[in-house]
Amino acid sequence: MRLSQFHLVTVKQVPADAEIASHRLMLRAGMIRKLASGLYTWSPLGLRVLARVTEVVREEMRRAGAIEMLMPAVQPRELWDETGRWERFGGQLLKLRDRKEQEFCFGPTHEEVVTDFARNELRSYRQLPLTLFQIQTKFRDEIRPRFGVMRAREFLMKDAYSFHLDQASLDATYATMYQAYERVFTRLGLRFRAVEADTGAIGGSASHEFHVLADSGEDAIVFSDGSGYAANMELAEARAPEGERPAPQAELERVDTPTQKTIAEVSAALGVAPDQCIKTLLVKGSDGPVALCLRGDHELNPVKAAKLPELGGGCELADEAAVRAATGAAPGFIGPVGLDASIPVIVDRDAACLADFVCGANADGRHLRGANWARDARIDRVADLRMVVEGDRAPDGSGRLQIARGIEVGHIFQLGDKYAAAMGATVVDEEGKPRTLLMGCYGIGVSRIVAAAIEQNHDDNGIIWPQAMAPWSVAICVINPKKDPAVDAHAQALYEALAGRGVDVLLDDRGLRPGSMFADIDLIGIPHRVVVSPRGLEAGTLEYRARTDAENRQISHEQLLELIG
RNA sequence: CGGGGCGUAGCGCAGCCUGGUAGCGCACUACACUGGGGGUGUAGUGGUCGCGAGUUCGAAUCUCGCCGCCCCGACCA
Repeated sequence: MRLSQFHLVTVKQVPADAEIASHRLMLRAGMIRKLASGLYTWSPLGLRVLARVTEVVREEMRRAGAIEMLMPAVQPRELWDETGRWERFGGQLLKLRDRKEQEFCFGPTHEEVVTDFARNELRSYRQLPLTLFQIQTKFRDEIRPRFGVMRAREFLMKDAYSFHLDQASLDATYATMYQAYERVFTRLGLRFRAVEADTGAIGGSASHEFHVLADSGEDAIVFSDGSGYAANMELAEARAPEGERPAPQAELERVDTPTQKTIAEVSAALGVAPDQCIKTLLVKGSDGPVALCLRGDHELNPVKAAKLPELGGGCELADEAAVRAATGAAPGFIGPVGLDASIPVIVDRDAACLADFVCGANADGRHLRGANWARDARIDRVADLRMVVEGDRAPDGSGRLQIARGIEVGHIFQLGDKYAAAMGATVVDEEGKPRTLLMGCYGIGVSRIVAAAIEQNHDDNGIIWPQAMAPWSVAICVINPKKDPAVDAHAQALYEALAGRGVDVLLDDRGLRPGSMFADIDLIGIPHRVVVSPRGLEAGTLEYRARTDAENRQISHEQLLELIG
């Protein structure tokens, strides 16, 4: 490509609200332009990069045996009513009406449509297993779009769905897709980590998320330094504490804490470490309030709590009035001692190991010290309720847990029969009996990958594309071509030679001053740069610099071909 | 949705408090000089100051309403 024939518009200044590196650099490089909140135009340059990613994804899907198709972005309400998700999906579902007032949504995902396709197309187990995928624009009406295309409302996604007769087949395809995902992110040159994930709203059994590691990532991921154990924050577990709870030593004592409501305030006022305090949270249960007790230095994991039978699938804190009605005290002064028998007391595993602890007294301005389980307070259930913290023992006992930041770029699920059962998708088995399909689904945030790659690969001068994502492999910069026809001719010849060998080469023939030209080429992250100039022409060498290099090198034509081959 | 903030040229901003008919930098156009890390000069183009009402002789500026956008908290590829 001759850059003078392309449309490249770079800018020095970007809106002040572009906060993270990838958003700023994508705007500066002119890859994207915002149309409205969460909606972005991909410029010719941006699209070239996006196309690189889609090609890698497509190739690896094919290698994994998946077959490409394309479903409508706009989907009828009736399908979503069949699975109950028209209501349950929530505000992220963009609902539309046509001229006949019929209701549709703009697809945020395609389980309903693909399951409908499957129940119409698939008759016999002999058609299984089958994996279908598409690469398509999705829309999710995010509460707060931010960081450019990292969290846009409209985004490009690869979604794949597999269909099976039995669990063994689903397991096999799931494993194949897991490997395909590893190949995709490896080929794209990203540092990533696969973690076990909660199955969340979509439901199902097994699930893994793939995270690109970056400090600006919105997700916390947890992994063991002693084994392959890795999970996202919602799911991560620490090894259960071992050993017996110490016997009570202290007398139960009421103390005044007139204004101290938080663990930090209470522990400072009483001179007691936070890990010797009990934090009590009152949440809404299916039959009235439920008390959850954690060690003061730990945080509640609402996803774990929501799985408690007492909570009925959700985890919502009781409001202040409900807390007062149930305990007689304001939030900040409540505790497990002397709670009404109707309130289940569910205690985190670590909190259950404490003796002689501090907790709220269920009276405003009062706490208790020297409190003990069994002697003073009842435990109805011990459960894992907390977020892990760095340094916790890994659940497999292999080592200590570490926490890193990640950007979720892929997510795979075993859906089981959730959708197939709801929508009546069956095939006949070997005995001619109808069997409900089992399904898996597998998503990759294609447009998000572009942003994530920049988060991981940039410097003060701009983007540093991994080879597989670069819009061009090599840029030829021509110094002052109008002054010296020989330089111009040499650059043209080099361009033809490289292009003829199938190298994706960009010739910067815009005639800019060198400074502006180099700044642009660095900004848009081309991996290799060759400068053609009067100097080099005289010396008979080419001036080469990789985007990651600090210095130029004088090399021969043959050496160049080797470097960029 | 709750809390905070911002809408003035394509982008980044000043002007608003104290009302008098809009300015700076970048970008863009033309010409000249210049030519190895975002050059210099000269001359230009470009704005219903988010929208609508109100107050006033007069509103970017004051008042009210609406809209949009952004930041901080609960969801997800």
